[in-house]
Amino acid sequence: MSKKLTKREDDYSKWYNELVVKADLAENSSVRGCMVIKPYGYAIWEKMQSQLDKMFKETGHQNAYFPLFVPKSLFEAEEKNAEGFAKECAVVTHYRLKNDEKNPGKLIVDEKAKLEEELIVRPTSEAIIWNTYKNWIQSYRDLPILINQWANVVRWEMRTRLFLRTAEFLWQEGHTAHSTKQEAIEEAEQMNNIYAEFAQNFMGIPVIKGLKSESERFAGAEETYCIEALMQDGKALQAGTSHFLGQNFAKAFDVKFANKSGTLEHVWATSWGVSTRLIGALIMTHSDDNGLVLPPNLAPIQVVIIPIYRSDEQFELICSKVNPIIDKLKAKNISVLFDKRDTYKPGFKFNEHEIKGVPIRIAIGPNDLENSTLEIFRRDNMVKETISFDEVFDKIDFLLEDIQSNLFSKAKTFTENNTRIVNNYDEFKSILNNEGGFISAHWDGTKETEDKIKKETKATIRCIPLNTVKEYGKCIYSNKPSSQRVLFAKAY
RNA sequence: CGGGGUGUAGCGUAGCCCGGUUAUCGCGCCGCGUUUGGGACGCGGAGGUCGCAGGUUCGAAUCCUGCCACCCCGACCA
Repeated sequence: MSKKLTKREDDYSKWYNELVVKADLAENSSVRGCMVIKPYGYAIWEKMQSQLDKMFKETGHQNAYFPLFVPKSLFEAEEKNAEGFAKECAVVTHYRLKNDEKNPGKLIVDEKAKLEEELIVRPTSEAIIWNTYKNWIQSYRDLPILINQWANVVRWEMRTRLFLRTAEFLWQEGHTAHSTKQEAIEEAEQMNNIYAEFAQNFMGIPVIKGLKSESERFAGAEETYCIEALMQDGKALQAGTSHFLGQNFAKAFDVKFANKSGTLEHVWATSWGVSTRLIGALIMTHSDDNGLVLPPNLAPIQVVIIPIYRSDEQFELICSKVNPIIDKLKAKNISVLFDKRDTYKPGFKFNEHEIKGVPIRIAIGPNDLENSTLEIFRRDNMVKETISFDEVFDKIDFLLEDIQSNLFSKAKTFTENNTRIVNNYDEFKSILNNEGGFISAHWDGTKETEDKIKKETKATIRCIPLNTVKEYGKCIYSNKPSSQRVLFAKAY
């Protein structure tokens, strides 16, 4: 990995600060790694939500909401799932505080208010949802159930990392129930495809669709589909997952339906989710030395207009020119901010909106008033030009599309240039240490080999890519036969 | 939980080794004036339990002990 790339990793935190800050909790609190999402960051999340929501609904899903608390007995029902999450759970044991008589003004836990059964703060909702589905499903006529929920979850990670691995995070989780295995598998694949489409078309983040190896698979899943993206520092980031859960949860929660011939069968399940981590991916994919770079489709502000003036008369004149533009842009559903704060100078505003990644900036001042022109600037490549007034709408339409596709193709080229085909272990190690990125290599398919490579190099199998040609070869580590190349990388 | 490091104003820091006036500087903040086509400038001002507790000392940000928090590296993980 080059020095420049390593350095960029530190820079991310600088760009994060526009969107999110580390939660400032009480000093002695052992809660770590929670984040406060600032309004600007949340606005991006809302844009993501509305687009994903639309895509979910177009494929027949509905939203619902399930409890934050999962009774321990429900949580432990699906053994693999419980085991996978057991070590990172927040647990509620009491429901009341009382005044501390020895310490006036302080509160202590009232030991009399101990819960009969502990409640787990959901790290994921399979358990509570399948416990509910049990009562909703009797007949094949009740299927499929296609439900999504927008929620927060808590995973008490030993080490957190702003945006990528916070203790609490926002996400959506879809949970579906089907009458056949085939239908469930198709659902899991469909949702992974939706995630890929969303990441690429809306976030401008190129992703590789694939399957997780057994050891990276979701706890309780039969198969985990995923999208993997490559960040600018050469590390991979899991951007979304979709799981085929088989009948594991149906069996654990005894969810059966009567099929057309009256026989009882366990239902088939999927679950799928993406989280606020995607905003981290957005930042680490597009940001440059000047700050955030947001794709127009997700930018809370797509166009910012900055007036430059010396007198009130000039300002009035600019307003009269600019207001019709704003009205027309709004009518076209383009979000525009007329930054008329008189407490900051234009230069300051230029920089501020660059750091925030606003895709298009328009500046208009005395010179422009004389010539019927304005200056238009695109954030992705920092190019500005002066255009005549009547060109502005065509230009904005063009730029919004061009910036969106340019960001994607830039990131795509980067991913391609940093995906290397490797045929021996020495080269594998050298590329990992020097260049980073994805490494496409043969693997014998065993957990042992995967573990050893991970231990020796810190690289993991990010995914077994779908849609690639089968190619026979020899495992770079064990020399045993392999039927397909898989993608390795160091990951977040 | 193991290994390393840090804690001084909202943020970033100097001072600590070698104890000694009123704790340094920059950013930011407030006021006034001049400015406004790339992060303005001048003058004035506000803001500090030096992480916490104890100890040594005439005297502690500085030395000692304990504790706490945070950061980095491992195990864990979307």
